Amino acid sequence: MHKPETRSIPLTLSTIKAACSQCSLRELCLPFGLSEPEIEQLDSAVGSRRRVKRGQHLYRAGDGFEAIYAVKSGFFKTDVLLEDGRNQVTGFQMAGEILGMDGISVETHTCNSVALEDSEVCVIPFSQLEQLTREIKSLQHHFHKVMSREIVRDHGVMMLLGAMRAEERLAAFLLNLSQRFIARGYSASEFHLRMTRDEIGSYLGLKLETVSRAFSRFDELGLIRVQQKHIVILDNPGLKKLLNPQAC
Amino acid sequence: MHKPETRSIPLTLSTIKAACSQCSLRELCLPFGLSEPEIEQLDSAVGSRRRVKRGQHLYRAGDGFEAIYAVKSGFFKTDVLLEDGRNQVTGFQMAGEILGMDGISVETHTCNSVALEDSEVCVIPFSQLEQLTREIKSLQHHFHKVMSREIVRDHGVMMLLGAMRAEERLAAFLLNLSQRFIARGYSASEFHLRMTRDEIGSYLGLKLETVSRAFSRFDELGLIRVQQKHIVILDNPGLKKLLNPQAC
DNA sequence: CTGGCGCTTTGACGCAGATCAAACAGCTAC
DNA sequence: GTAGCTGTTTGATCTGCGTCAAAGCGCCAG
Repeated sequence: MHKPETRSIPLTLSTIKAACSQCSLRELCLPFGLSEPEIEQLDSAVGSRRRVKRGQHLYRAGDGFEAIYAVKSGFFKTDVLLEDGRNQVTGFQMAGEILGMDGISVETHTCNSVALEDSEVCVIPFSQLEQLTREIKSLQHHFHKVMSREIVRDHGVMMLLGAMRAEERLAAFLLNLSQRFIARGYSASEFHLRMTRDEIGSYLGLKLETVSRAFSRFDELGLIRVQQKHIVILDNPGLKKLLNPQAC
Repeated sequence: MHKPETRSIPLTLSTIKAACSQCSLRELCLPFGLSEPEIEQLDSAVGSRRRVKRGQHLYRAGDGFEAIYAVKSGFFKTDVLLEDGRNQVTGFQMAGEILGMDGISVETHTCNSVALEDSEVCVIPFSQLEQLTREIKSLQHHFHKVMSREIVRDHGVMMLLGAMRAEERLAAFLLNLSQRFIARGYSASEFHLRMTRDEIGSYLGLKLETVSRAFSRFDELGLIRVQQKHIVILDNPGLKKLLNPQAC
């Protein structure tokens, strides 16, 4: 447990109203597939917003679990720690994605969630969400899908870590980011990495030098253009070919 | 899609009755924490049992999703495949554990589930489970915990794959198996591996030879005794020390 | 009993990625 | 501006695990 590092925005009529029904992310986030009246109900469960500054924790391993969070804006990473200090980044979350589901199992968070840029989340108190999913069938089903999607995503990461080589991992990582930017209406081919080489390395089971070398190699091959955190994808099919040599 | 390889046991009064309320696994499985009347209701949702012979699939990637499964007896592995044939074992499941939650997200299974010995599962049609979890609050909450536990477990596997060395991975694997056998009333220190070195290797992101060498090394160190698939754990604290050198 | 097959063990060698090290780029504070 | 810090790049070298190969074990079929 620790004291929150950020203030909650007071629950006013306007902040409630500004929740799901007006949200540009509703096609990506929890309201997906709900009818207007159902979204209004969901709005009432979304208690408040919370701003998290770059570098601050949204929650830490060991914190009591009370709510899940929808990323409203910004960028997060989640990681787990070993006693000896080694850590493993388990994911990067962007707008519309849900954070905190690790906490449901033992009513305590088991990983850390850190903002990689100034961010804002919608706080969804879990007991209220459960109440609502008992009443709204489509919300229930969608929430189950969100949890299941997280499991499927984790399997993909296991595949990366267990069966792919360094450059394949980085190619898969870039293509995945690109896909997620497309879904949010951003450029698929040009973006700014919010995380360091070390964080990418931790996520991909590689050392930061290996990540850096792989970026440089992709640049030499003309697949991408790298300047520090600025990435331009020049040859999307080429990256896919790296991932799966026989097909394509 | 493929045609089922196993017959369902017909739904008779006795098979229904024999479901959750009489089941020796109810303290590990979905009925955990439910009252007797609630368990009776759950019984009615558990449609049937299904036997799966060693080597047969419970489901395959691409199969339509209709139900989740509780392992009644036996042992399973789940794996995901890459187009080029590489595969990644994502988990091993034993009695009382739930299989198939990967299928919820896109209504299609995304991994394969194969019996490693002659096994039996309880088939829990998912729409009926959702219906029931809308009615029974404690079942709803417990089901959410089961899904969340799977996410937490996956994070642990990422930690294994991304941040630990070969012998640490194998030590963690053995300790995890041992823990799960304890919970089922079996010996914690002596057991029979149901999976091959290759399957262990795939799960741990290692080649089968590396797994074999690590087993031999543990044997030499007096930590365990290995004879093919028969394992005796001689020095549990020693294995833990391998995992976390500074502590202990 | 015997042959064959799947799985495991062990050895010799090679390489992808880790480690160590140094220079460099970009940002913030003053 | 410039000092200092954090993060990145690149080179040289090392090593843990992979690869290749061969022998051994245990089980089943005939």
